[in-house]
Amino acid sequence: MAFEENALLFGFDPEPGIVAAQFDGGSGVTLYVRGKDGATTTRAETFRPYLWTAGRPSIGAEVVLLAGGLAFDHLVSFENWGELTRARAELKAAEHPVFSLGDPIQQYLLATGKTLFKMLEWNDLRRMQIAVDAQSIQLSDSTGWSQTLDRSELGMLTTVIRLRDPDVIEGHDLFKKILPGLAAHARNAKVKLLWGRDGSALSSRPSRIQVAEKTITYPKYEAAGRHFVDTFLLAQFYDVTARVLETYELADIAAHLHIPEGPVLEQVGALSEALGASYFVQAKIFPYNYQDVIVRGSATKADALFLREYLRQRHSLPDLSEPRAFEGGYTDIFFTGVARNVWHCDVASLYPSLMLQFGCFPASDRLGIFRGILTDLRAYRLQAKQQMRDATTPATRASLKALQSTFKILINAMYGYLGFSQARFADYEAAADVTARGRALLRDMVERLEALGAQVIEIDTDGIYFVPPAGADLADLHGRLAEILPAGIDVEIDEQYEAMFSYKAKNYALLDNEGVLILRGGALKSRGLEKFQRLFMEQTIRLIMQGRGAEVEALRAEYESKIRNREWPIEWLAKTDTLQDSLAQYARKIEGSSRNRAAAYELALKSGRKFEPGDQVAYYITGTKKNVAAYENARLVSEWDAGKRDENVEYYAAKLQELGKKFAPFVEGAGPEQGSFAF
DNA sequence: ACCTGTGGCTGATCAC
DNA sequence: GTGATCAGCCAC
Repeated sequence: MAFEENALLFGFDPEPGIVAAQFDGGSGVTLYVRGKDGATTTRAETFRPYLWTAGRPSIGAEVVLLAGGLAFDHLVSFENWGELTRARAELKAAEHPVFSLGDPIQQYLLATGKTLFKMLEWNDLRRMQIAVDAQSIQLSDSTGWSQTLDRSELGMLTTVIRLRDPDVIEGHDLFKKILPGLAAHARNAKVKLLWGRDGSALSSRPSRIQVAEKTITYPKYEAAGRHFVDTFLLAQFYDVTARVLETYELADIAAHLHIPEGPVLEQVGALSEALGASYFVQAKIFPYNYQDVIVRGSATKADALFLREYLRQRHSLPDLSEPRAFEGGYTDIFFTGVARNVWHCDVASLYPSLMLQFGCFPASDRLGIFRGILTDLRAYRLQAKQQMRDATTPATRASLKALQSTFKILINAMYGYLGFSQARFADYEAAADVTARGRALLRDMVERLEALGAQVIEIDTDGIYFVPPAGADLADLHGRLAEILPAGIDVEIDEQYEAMFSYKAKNYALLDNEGVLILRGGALKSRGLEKFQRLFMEQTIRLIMQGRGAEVEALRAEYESKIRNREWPIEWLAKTDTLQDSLAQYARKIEGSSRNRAAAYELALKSGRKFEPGDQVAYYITGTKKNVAAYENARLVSEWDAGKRDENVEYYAAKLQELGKKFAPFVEGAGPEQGSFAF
């Protein structure tokens, strides 16, 4: 594939077939390489661990002066990892500025320009799926093989893994459930899980990952020469942008991704392919093992591209910039209520376009590689999309889809990189310039649309919802709008809707021409809301949009009677919160009055069970009075006894009442008095 | 040990 | 009751 020849993106060493790289703790790296015949061979490599310092360090080691005169101008390398660790501690103690990469495999791959999986296709990977239940361990792999073992047959499990020799071991909730369960079992049975390709044991250490605003702690398991992929984690990453999953249970995720019902192992395999293929491509680009490329953030990975090229050219690195707040996108709302015949226009990749058009790049990037990376990513994405459309086999189409979506992720990461405090080439002025230009552009577009007789409803960053002037022609309107835009900035009128219910900034509903209702925004569809609230809102909004506001009161009365007669399953009344802090942190904050008590934490504490950040707690409110403190009157859904219903009907009826009030302004008379231009 | 960004809404709690 | 604050979730 021609893309892989781009050394800035894919690394400057084209060695094909590396399926894993394993560090020995000193200076040795073992590469596992897939040959043309499909066999896996190993190759031992050595490398000198390294770090950067600002100014010549006073330590006995190999030191290279770097070009360009930026702050970190010396590259210091060591015999082995132990010496690097020692030197780093010494330098820090002496307050000598030092910068180093903590992951030895990242160091090795970054310095050599190698990456995993070059010249390999997704189907060349040997993927094994594992699932465990009370009695058995079920296994399958990408060759179509499958086997079921008794849970006690851990020795056999190890033999099978060694025999099938997978590159990747996949499972749902692998890190928090499957592997800890097997490891505990193995300890009791005094059996070693020698799953490494070199015969070494499965190992684990506490780790954490960031999934949007959530931090999840989990035990990170590793086996030499192999990768673990947890589809539970993949689903959470996916849902950061998709925001469609009710739960992260296998069946739920599979249904959302249109994966056919079937045996668990098949679903795990299908899921890891659907959500993992983009990471397979990323592993060809970034200097990380496949297992690690999944859990690293995108700006961190972008940073690695810069470091790799600066290191290759033996160029010095800048200091980290002092973090600075900067303004973001322009958000506004001009109309609330129901509007009909609503169009949406969108500036195509607004921030990347502005960056390229106006040269908003890091000032510290002396080698000037930022522009090239962004330009190439864009061109490649377009190319991959075109090739995807022309593809003749499903496998080719799928791999090109993964490729183009990877390019899209990286393109979008480049703006975030500018404002990322840990980025070596962050530039807050450049980031602020990008958003300022974006805000000005959107203001100009609003002005033009209004001048053309359109009614603007709401805007957010790069898109505008509006009612076109009567009898407007789409192509004509597009032309009149596009003519005010600078070169290199393209606008699309990409969506048309039957109706829009505009509620608040970033909160609205759309009714498309097939009658499908789309809800956007935390106020209308947050997972922080009980299911009955979400359902009531959806039905209410649908009625309002259909001009049947008069029926809302009957709906409310029906809901109230269902609450008072205790007719719903408890899940409809329950809330599910994700724990952000550890229980110890929570207790400390309560102690120091730096946060309020919250039901989910109180229940987690009372349960006596182990809870980690990222774990979810489902609970409902008990009692008889309308006004109760939730944290004192909450009970876990898992303790629910359907025979002795104790949910607080007054509390839930009051919530419903409040919800009704929220929509009252849009219901009265079911008329359009809110919307002077609701046709 | 880990980390792209800003803008916006809501519910729960708590001090007043 | 009211407003301030925090936490959580969502849009882009």
